[in-house]
Amino acid sequence: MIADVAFDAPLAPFSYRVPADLTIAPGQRVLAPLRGAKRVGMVVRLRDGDDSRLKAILGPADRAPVLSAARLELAEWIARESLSSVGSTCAALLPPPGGAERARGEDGPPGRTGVEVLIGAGRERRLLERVGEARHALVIVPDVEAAARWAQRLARLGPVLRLDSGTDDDARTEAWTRFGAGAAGLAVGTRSALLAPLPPQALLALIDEHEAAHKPPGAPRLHSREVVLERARRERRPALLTSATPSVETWWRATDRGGTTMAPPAPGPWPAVTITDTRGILRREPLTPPLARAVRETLAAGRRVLLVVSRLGSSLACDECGEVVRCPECALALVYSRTGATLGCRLCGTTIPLMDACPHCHGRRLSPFGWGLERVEHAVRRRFAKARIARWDPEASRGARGEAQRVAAAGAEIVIGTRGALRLFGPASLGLAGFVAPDQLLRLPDFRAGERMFALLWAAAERVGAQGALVIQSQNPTHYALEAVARQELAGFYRPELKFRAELGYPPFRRLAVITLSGGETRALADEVAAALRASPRLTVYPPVAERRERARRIVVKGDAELPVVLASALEDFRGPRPKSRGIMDVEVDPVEWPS
DNA sequence: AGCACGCCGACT
DNA sequence: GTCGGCGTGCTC
Repeated sequence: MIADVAFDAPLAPFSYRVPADLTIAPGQRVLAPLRGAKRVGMVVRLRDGDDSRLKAILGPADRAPVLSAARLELAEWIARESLSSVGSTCAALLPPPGGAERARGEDGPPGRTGVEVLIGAGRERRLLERVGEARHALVIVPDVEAAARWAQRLARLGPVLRLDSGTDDDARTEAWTRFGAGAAGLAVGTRSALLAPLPPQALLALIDEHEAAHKPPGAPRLHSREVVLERARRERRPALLTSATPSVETWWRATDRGGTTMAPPAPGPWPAVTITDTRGILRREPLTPPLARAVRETLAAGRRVLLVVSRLGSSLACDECGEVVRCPECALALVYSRTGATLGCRLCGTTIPLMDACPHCHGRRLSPFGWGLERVEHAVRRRFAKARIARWDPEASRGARGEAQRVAAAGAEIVIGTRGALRLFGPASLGLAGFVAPDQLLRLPDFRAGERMFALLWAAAERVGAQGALVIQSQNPTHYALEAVARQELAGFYRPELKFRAELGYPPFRRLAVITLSGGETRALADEVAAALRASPRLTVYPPVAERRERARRIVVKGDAELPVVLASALEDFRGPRPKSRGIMDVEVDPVEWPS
């Protein structure tokens, strides 16, 4: 008997002899010799054949298969869809080896199926009701913090197991096994719980489906949403997605296509939203008079203020008309290179010389000017000298310094922070959320820039609630994302956004992939890869663009719904065993953050 | 000559 | 992904 075993490596499975006294099954992890070492691998297939020249499997790594046949197939689908190996997919999505009892009664009888998107006020309460009715559910959350929060909320409905890495390895492995054995009806976890065994009647839930955290770096490089939807489809289970601001892809599926339903949003409490026009006036003062007044009034009322500062883009905007200088073909913000005095498109690679007048209004005040945290903090301290002011920048300071920041922020009247600072404030605890220059987000060279800005503003409005105010300073005061937030009207964002995506061929209408070549003869390799891709009539291939000062090259590809399969066949000669001296190739399908 | 480092390629 | 092999090049 031969077993094909997949290891945590970008390799196809290897074949081993199964000793006569060893009983193993596909979906079970085993220990096998690899380059002299004892390594854990996943048995993907058992077959007959001449095994006399193969090395023998050393023994089981789990007492029983961790994956049923159906879930092993799902893992293989994930690997195909993300162009990664089954081995690294399994390694990323399974608990540490050592446990696994035989799961009972999973992958059960066909049930009612369908995807439902829950939006609007009370969406999480409605989800909990549905979970309570089903009494069996796996709830997938974007991060460990959310896992802890949801474990508490779900505990009111029944015993909950945590399948995320917020608990230690042994506990996680045990929880996985116990959930499969039916010890509890409810489980919560991050994407590492996506392949957990499920009772037949369990529903699948995905919290905050629009979050980029559902697709963190590293294998299997697939958004949890896609795995949840595929699993629900295969196992004929209901899937529930929650989101304040669904991804444009999900909105489209729910409104323009069958199979996904979405009830109209229940409008909840909403703050007074003020949009102030900053064109031409924000050169040395980060707060416009309306925002400064709102800060003063909020402090006088004894309530707290959050000033949100957005990441600086490296693009130019016109200080007179507010327009961002964009690629005429791709509509991405062009990236400004000071050294070359050029503007470049991160998608099609076009480079144009820096112009001296705005292409829209011919104004002469094009600049990369923006507000960063430090500059805003400095100006606000000067202006509100008596207020207790704290800066919140979780990305810049983790660990002990982060804790000190958290304490300072908790006691502050004015918190100046990045978007993550919203989490510091409980519901209705915020009197004012002021956005200094949210359209700096529009200057990011990413077709999702508008979606990001919209999600951020909407989340802030929900957090502030009816008892507070939202002031948005903008150079694009009539942008549809801002108007949609001001009117609390989701469709006001998605309608024009979908039109834009359709016109320029962005998701959900086309799929994108980014192929990065690094090391070795990068330039020649990139040209070869691009040529191979161009041979496929189903792909739109953009010219290779230099990255990291010529140390890497990037090729962007657009394709249809079958992009992973088409890419895999076009890149056949470059994947698998190949001299590494030629450079290494990395493929990212459906990127959520544009590589910068 | 002796060794440190980095790159390459194989791994069943 | 990970490790050992071995080449280049630096130092004693």
